[in-house]
Amino acid sequence: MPKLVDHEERRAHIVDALLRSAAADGLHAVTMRSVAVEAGVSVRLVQYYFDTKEQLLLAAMTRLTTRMGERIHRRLRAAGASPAPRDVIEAVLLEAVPTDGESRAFHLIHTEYAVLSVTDPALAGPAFLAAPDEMEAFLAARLAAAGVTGDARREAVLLMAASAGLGLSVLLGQRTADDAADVLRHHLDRILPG
Amino acid sequence: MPKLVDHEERRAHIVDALLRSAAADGLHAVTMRSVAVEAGVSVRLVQYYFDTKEQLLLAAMTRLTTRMGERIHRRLRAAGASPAPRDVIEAVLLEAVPTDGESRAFHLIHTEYAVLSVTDPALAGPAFLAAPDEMEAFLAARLAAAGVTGDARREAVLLMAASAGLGLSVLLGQRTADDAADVLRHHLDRILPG
DNA sequence: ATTTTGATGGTATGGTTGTACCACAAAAAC
DNA sequence: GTTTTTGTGGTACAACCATACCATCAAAAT
Repeated sequence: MPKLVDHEERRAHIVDALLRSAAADGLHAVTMRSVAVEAGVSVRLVQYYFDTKEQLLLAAMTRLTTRMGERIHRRLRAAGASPAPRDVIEAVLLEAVPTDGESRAFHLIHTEYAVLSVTDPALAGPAFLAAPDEMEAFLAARLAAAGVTGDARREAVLLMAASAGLGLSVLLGQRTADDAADVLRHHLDRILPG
Repeated sequence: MPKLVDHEERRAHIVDALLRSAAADGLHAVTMRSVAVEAGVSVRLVQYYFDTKEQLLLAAMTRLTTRMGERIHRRLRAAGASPAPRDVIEAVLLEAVPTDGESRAFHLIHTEYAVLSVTDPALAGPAFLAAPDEMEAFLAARLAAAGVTGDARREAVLLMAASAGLGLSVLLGQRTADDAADVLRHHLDRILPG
């Protein structure tokens, strides 16, 4: 064989090119050619590493949720070794509000994937529901630990929905990220003791 | 001239066909041909009444927001002649949670338009922000009238975001419409007196 | 009665897209 | 040293899309 190339690295490089391209022009505008150009490789190579466009999109979706998860974990680590429950809750929720460009891009693409999954059977399935479900349970546990009154699960559902909705409104330019964070923090002040 | 046809009626007919087509396969899958087939007319006619696809999409977006507004007004009328503020608030918020098929379709297409507007300059602009802004102000006024404590505007923002987020999660199949409505009502119980 | 003109159908065209196919070089395996 | 195998490029192809163009027919205007 020739260059003995690291397949996973190549795939990651191409998938990241897709995410960049989708961030700029929207996921719907992504084409094999645009990805190839953005990655600086030939179209043939994209085909080589991801036989079909559907597989490429699938891989990009997986990588997107992975990287969004990484951002949350980084935020949690930044909160210190044994952070207060309230800080953990805030960190998780505020990650849904896009501030920097990367976050904006991720949430835009993620939302595009989400609506696509409603009509496209190839994208459908529990792939999209697993992460939010897990986060919801995690959040409910932290809320209970923080001494929330009433049904912690229900509070978690409300908070997740609110942060998602606020994030989308920021994405659409209806509101600033600061305003959204303010609304979120104010609600936390209300439901959490202390 | 021949059939002396009502232009507005024809346009509405075609636009509704687009909405039906988009509800089934997604807005991204809408094409001049699919719209023509769904409307039962020739492609040439679609061209005739909406010169370009962009104009067709624009008209469909306008009609969509109109029809979504009509649904809210219908719900408000159903609440009686002089409904209690709480009922008005509930009516407005619950309309964001898709229950019947039409509501599902409308919210799906609306969300697709919204994410499109982020990257597509042709769809962009305040066309998308006007309605929510107006509804936010309306909601804030009703909340104040219902005797909410604290900043009514901030409560309105939170509620709108929560209902949008809940609606999306219902659309994605993460939660039932009943569960979403339950979460919403519970929060209203908390912030409203009585 | 003839000439516009509004409404409609059909079809051609230029561009794009995803994918299949062909070629080839270079390193590994034998 | 020959033969696989792996990575890569280029290109061809069939499908599809939006749109432009050509034709027609009937009613209205003259």
